[in-house]
Order: sequence, then structure tokens, then C-alpha cells
Amino acid sequence: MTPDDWELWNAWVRAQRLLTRELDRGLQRDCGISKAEFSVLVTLWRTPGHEARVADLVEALGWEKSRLSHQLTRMESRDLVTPTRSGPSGRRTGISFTAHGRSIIQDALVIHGNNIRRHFLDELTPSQAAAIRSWAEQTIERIEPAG
Amino acid sequence: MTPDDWELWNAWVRAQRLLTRELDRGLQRDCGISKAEFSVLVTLWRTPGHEARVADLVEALGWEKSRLSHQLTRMESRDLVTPTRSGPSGRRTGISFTAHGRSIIQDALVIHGNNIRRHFLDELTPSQAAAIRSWAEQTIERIEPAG
DNA sequence: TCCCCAAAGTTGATGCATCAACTCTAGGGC
DNA sequence: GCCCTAGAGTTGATGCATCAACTTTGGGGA
Repeated sequence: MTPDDWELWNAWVRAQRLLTRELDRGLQRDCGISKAEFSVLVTLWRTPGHEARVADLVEALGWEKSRLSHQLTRMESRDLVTPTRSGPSGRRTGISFTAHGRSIIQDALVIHGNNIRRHFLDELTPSQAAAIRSWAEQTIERIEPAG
Repeated sequence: MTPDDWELWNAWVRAQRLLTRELDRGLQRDCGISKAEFSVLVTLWRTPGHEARVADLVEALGWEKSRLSHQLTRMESRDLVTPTRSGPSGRRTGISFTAHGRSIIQDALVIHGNNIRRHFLDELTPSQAAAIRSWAEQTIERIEPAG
């Protein structure tokens, strides 16, 4: 790797981390939830009926199922989502909002959306936006083709 | 946020996570270390004399000191770095490689460098590279001006 | 009908990231 | 010489991310 390559890589890593840290802090400060919690809530929000199975969320989020399972355990204890449990083992078969979770995500969609715009979208020139979009799409397609 | 904005943001987040996960796995598989360990080792490698104080590494890495302290504890137990300890409290005053750590980073510089090139640099068109570089630089400057 | 298997979900362990609070240390002003 | 404070480093707690191994469940075919 040339020094120039290294510099680009380094800058990318650092910028990426600064941005996500900034946004995560804002979310915590303004809405009281983490980025991971936001991801789950917004995904649930976008599913018809605001109700989903664990596997549906896994699919939509692109997460590993164990990650989501742990996350749901935490979110349940924070009264953000509530599961329908079934069978003798009591595993989760359906996930939906609690009243609290619904209220949080409604606020967060606005507030966090503004933060994303302010820290990311608004800072991009049109050509930067186009480049980043095309890079992201081709990267997703390369590493995780077809879902 | 428009649906288009949302899509861009989502794609960016997902691409970023896929890429870092892929690289972290490669590093683990090929070199037996994590991304965090690589960061510390390469930073130490780049300091003159291959010896640094904790605060120097904090500065060069842009990490919080507690993060580095925890990381050094783990890396010490994995025989990657060795501290000079001093005072009755035995705190670390200088960090340097173990023989093992030095050998690992020498290999990793080549192997991980190739992985970075393969998964990131080589995939970028010149205009994407320029856009990402300029975005990264302006983001760093905006969030963390002057260090 | 019964078995088997694949899919769904869980669990435990480990490491990374962050925050808040703490201790130690060195150096300057008196 | 003595105090006092700013900086250096540590610690404990908590949450996120990943891996490997496990259990349960629901169908489909012999």
C-alpha cells in the first residue's frame, strides 16, 4: 500500500467512526436510545401492521439472528418492544411496540433524521453523494449479493 | 428525510458495516488479530523507536484513553505488546512490541494491506476515491477540528 | 403414524466501545 | 520544602457485535 492509499484508508476509517459516534451520542442524548435500538424500532415501524417475526427483522436488518435475539432481550427489559411468546419454551414468535417504544420511535424518526441530515446528507455535495451511493451499492452487491 | 435520503443513508451504513466485518474476519483468519489490535500495533510500528507512551498512542489513534487502556490490558495478556511499568502503582509508562507482536505486525502489514486493497481501494473508481477522500477529510475537520 | 430434518430462536462466552469515577504523579507557585 | 492541581493512566459497569453450540418447532416423506 502506498502512503497515499494508507492515508485514504485511514481517513475513511476515522471519519466513519467519528460520524457514527456523533450520531449515536445525539440519539442517546436527544431520544434516550442507542443506534441499535433505533435500527430495530425503525425496521419494525416500516413493517405493515407494526408486527414482525424475529426472522423477518433479521432479514430486513441484515443482522445475524443471535445479534437480534440478544438485542430484543435488552429492548424488552427497557420496555421498547414486547413479544408474543408461545410454546413451552416461551420463545418469541411476534414482536411489536410497547406504547413507550412507539412514542420513542415517532420522536426519533424526526430528531434523528434531522441529525443524519445535518451531519451527513447536508454536508455532501451532489457529486459526493452520487459517489458514495454508488460505492455503497456496489459494495453491498459484492459482499452480500442478493440479500 | 425523503425516501431517497433514507436509502442513501441506509446503503451507506450497511456497506460500511459489511466492509469492516469482512476485513475484521480476514484479519482474524489470516493473522490471528482483531482490527483494534491491528490499529494499536500499526501505530506503534509507525512511531520512531517502536516505543511510545500511552498518551502518544491515544493521540495518534484518536482513541479515548480508557479504551486504549483496556485494549492494552488485553493485548498484554495475548503477548502482543509489553509495557514498562513504573512507580508503586505499576502503571504503564512505555509500550513496546513483544517478539511475537513484532512478527505479527510485519505479516499483517502485508496481508491486511492486500485485503484492504482488494476490498476497498481497488474497487473505487478514481472519482469515487476522490469523493470519499474529500468527504472523509471534511468530516474529520468538522467533528474533530485540529486533532 | 412416526421420524427426521431444516428452519427458528436462544444461550454463553468473548472481545470491542464508551462513560463516569477514581488514583497516581510530576511540576509549579508559594 | 510543601501543597495543589492538571494530566496520565486505571477501573468497573454496561451495552453492542460475533461465534459456536444448543434446543425447539413444524412439516414432509417413508
